[in-house]
Amino acid sequence: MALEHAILVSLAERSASGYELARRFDASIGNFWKASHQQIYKVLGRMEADRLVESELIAQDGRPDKKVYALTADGRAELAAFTTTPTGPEVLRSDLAVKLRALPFGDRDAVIASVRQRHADHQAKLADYEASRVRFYPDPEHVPEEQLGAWLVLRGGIRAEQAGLAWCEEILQALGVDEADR
Amino acid sequence: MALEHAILVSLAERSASGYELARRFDASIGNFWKASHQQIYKVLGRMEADRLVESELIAQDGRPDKKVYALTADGRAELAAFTTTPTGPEVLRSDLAVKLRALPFGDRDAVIASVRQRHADHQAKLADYEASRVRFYPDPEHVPEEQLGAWLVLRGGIRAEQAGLAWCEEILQALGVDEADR
DNA sequence: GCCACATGCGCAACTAGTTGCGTATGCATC
DNA sequence: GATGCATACGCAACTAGTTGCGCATGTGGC
Repeated sequence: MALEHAILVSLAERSASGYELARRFDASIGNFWKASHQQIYKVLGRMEADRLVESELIAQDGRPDKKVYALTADGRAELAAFTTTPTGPEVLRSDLAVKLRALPFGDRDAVIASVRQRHADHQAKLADYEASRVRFYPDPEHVPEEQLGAWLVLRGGIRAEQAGLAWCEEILQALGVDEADR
Repeated sequence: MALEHAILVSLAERSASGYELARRFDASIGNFWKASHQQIYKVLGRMEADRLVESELIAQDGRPDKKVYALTADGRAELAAFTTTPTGPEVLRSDLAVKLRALPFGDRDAVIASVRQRHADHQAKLADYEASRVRFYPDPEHVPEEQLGAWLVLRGGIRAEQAGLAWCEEILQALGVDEADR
């Protein structure tokens, strides 16, 4: 299960509570792996039973207690082992593509609306990524070794969003949507 | 469930048996929605119970009988309705990104091997798409209206593969893999 | 005083998808 | 004659992920 490994990576970078992990999955880690908080708590519980992580209960004042999870030696070993496993081909699931293919059998204007929405999503995400790039990597020519992986992931995100954006524009053009309306 | 809609689209284009659908999901439809034959049979069963599709048993000689599924009026209505539903943001799941992010905690050479594999996957897929493009759309400037959706999906696939390929090349370069070894 | 929101945890019930297996026929290859 | 592959269907058991709900506290706004 790869959610497990995404959590291991996140905790390797910094120990955190389930709640904090859930927020990271809404933000940085979530850029390449989505997970709901329920799923995260469930998996954390199993991972603790498997001794990949261990938790410490931290009392806070003015806030509920929290359980901070940290990697164990087994967890670090599992993460290292994961990097050596072969990576299968990417699993694609594009509901927008299903809708496009359904064009001859459906509502053209509604599909256009979906494409416009996706176009806006890509723009927002791209702006988000660009902000991260400026903030965390002021000198892209000399990214420190320990940040290289994260930097490359960000670059991949930017490339994917740019490709998605260009695709949306091609679709709108092909469907005869006026440039001014885009 | 979107697999249901992917099947509806496929059957709208042409009636087919479960086995034939499974092969389409290994090829054209599978370019944007993966499904195993077990999953397809399961969903087809439910769709028939829901009267979205109906089946006819066809005897063949030299081969097992087959059950050919066709859309019902309800199925066509459901497909049309699907195109009018709002499309949520894309759900990303990149295990390669997880591995990249795990670089400081794992095996660099093994990660490079995964990137190389992905690079080859993208090249193969791209070659595949280019072949489809040449074969089915000899005149890209004038794609017939009824093929427009399928054409745009193919264009999206090509764009995604190109972006993935460029990303792999950037990664290999950043990780100091010799150009000659790529 | 009430409502919304953030922090923090989680269960229960469900749907979706994977993995492994089983059944049967016919054709081609070694 | 055995082995493997293509055609054709599916069940059973499992894992992964979603949806909906519940509980508790404190802060800030109207």
